[in-house]
Order: sequence, then C-alpha cells, then structure tokens
Amino acid sequence: MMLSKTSEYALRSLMYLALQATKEHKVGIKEISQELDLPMHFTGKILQDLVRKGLVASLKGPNGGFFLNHPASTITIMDVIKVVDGGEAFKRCGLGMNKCSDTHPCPLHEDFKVFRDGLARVFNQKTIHDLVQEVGTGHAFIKNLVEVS
Amino acid sequence: MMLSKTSEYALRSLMYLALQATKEHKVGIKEISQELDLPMHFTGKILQDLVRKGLVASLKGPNGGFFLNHPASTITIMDVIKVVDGGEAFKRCGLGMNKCSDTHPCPLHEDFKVFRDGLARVFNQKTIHDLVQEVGTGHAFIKNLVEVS
DNA sequence: CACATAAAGCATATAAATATCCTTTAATCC
DNA sequence: GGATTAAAGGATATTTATATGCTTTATGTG
Ligand code: FES
Ligand code: FES
Repeated sequence: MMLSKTSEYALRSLMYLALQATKEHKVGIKEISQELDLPMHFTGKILQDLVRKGLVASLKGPNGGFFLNHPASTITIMDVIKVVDGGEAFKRCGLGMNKCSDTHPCPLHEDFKVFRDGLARVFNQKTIHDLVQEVGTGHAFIKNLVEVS
Repeated sequence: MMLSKTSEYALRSLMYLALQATKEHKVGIKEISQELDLPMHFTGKILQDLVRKGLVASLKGPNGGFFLNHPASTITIMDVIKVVDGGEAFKRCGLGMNKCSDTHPCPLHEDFKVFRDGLARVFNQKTIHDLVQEVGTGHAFIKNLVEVS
C-alpha cells in the first residue's frame, strides 16, 4: 500500500532541491538529509542514481552539490517512481496473481483497480512543481513535525 | 502500492479454504500450494500463523489439513492483513513522513488519503465470503491463468 | 601547486521479507 | 502397536531493501 522508502526519499529530496537549490546555489547531501531527517549516505546513493538517470545534476568540490536538471514542472511523481522503483507496481494484481487482467480478474480486481489506477493517474499528472507549490503557500510540509516531549 | 506477498498468499489460501474445505473435508498445504501456484513451505508457515491467530483450524494426520475456524462471512480482508502484516500501512504518510496528519500534511496528503482510506474502507467491509462469491459465479478467479506458449 | 570541499563510485553491512529444509508431534489406518 | 500421513515447530537459506563506510575524482580557493 505504499511506495518504497527509496521512492519516498527521492521525492522529498527532489522537492527540497526544487525549493532550495539553483544552479548557482547547489545543495549538498548533508543539508538535505539533516533537514528532511533522512539517512545521509542512503540519500546520497539515491541522488547519485537520479543524476545518472538525468533528473538531477551535480557538481563536485566546494560549493558543489545537487540541483534539478530540468524545471520542476516537467518532472512528474511517476517519473521519479519509475526511475527508482521501476513502475511495475501499478500493473500488479492486488492479490498477487501472475497477471492483472480484465478478462481473468481476481475477486478484488474491480475494487482494487479503481484505487490503483486512480493513484497512478495522480502520480502521472502531479509534478514536483505542483507539490512544492503547496509547501510555498504553507499548506503543506516536507519536514517532519518535531515531537515535543 | 500493494500488500505483502504474505498477505496475498494468506488471502488466496483463505479463499481456497472457503471454497474447498469443510470440517469434514480438510485441505492440505500441498493441494493449496499446487492449485494456487504458491511456494509450498512458505504457504505452510503462513497457514500455521493463521491457526495460531485463530482464523483457521487444522488437524494433523491422514485426512488432516486446514479449514476455516469461522464462517467466511465474518472474516474481513482487513482482519487478515492485520494478522499477517500488522495493519500499520494504512496509517502511513504516502511520502514517508514520520506522521500522517491533517494539520501537518505532506504535499501529497489530500490526494493520497483519498485512495489509501478508500482502499482501507473496502478492505474493512469485504469478507472472504464476498470474495469467493464472485468466484462461485464465475466472475472472478483465484487460480493463475496458465500461459499457453 | 597545495589544500580543502563535496560528489562519485564501490564495497560492505544490516534488516526484513521471502523461501526451504528437517525434525517432531498428532492423527488415522491396519 | 507399527506404519503412514500431514501439520507444527524450529533452524536455516536466499533475496531484496535499506543503510553505512571508505576511497577516488572533480572542483574551487588561496
Ligand atoms: S486481477 Fe487482481 S487486481 Fe486485477
Ligand atoms: S501527511 Fe503525507 S499522506 Fe498524510
């Protein structure tokens, strides 16, 4: 019922980059992982992967770091999921049958499809830009709420 | 975006039991795993777990096997998921934030919640009996479609 | 050029999910 | 009671996801 952590981390990192990074002001792994409460090295791995796949660019050295390679409005959520997890999850049968098919459906098919495909549609339409817009207006957050003890 | 394989196997095994097993005619692991294309030993483990949790009963020896401990109409999909996976998945934030909350939402919250909660509602309402009914009428299947090469 | 910085690359570690194997126990049949 | 059947139980194996550490390479600074 969810994305892998890798996808989640990737999406949140990309949102952070969209908000904070420009080609002039790059952002490093340390900052991202600290601000978003993500495991640092693992986040690094994921971002390096996104660089290889072309979604993100990076530069080494002082003032180096990561930044978006394309406008945030051109990167959909599904783009990210596909790069990271490989987008097969949205085709699978909800009961794990070898094939999800309208002509040989499992007893959950109709109900499951509605939600699976609905979520896929949202993921296909929404871009990183759409997401961060809500953060910009203060209607949403990408940083964890800190528990006050 | 999906259940664990363990939950999937559990649900399909329970459906098979609902269809094929009675207290008089029990069904063994071998039959279940062969008919449903499931790994035999793993399926055994899962069923033993369901016995411990009270959803299924079993008897050893010749003519032994598994059968439902309660009427199929009293076992919801969510009951099974909770026993097997522990039902936390339906409370998690879609972007993996430490807490899913209406007052500190992630940018995906509204969209994600609709589907997550919708699916949870279906899982809470549908019982094993509802599922197998569709199989009985030939509208749905629990066995894999065999590929003809 | 020497040095500091930060990502890239790669190797490895840990944990969880998935899967198999083997021994033990209970039931049935003769 | 002895043989057979089938689940229970527990140990172990494999795979995948998640996470960390260390070395190398590129970049900028003085
Ligand atoms: S066949 Fe199971 S979800 Fe489509
Ligand atoms: S806060 Fe992310 S889904 Fe609710």
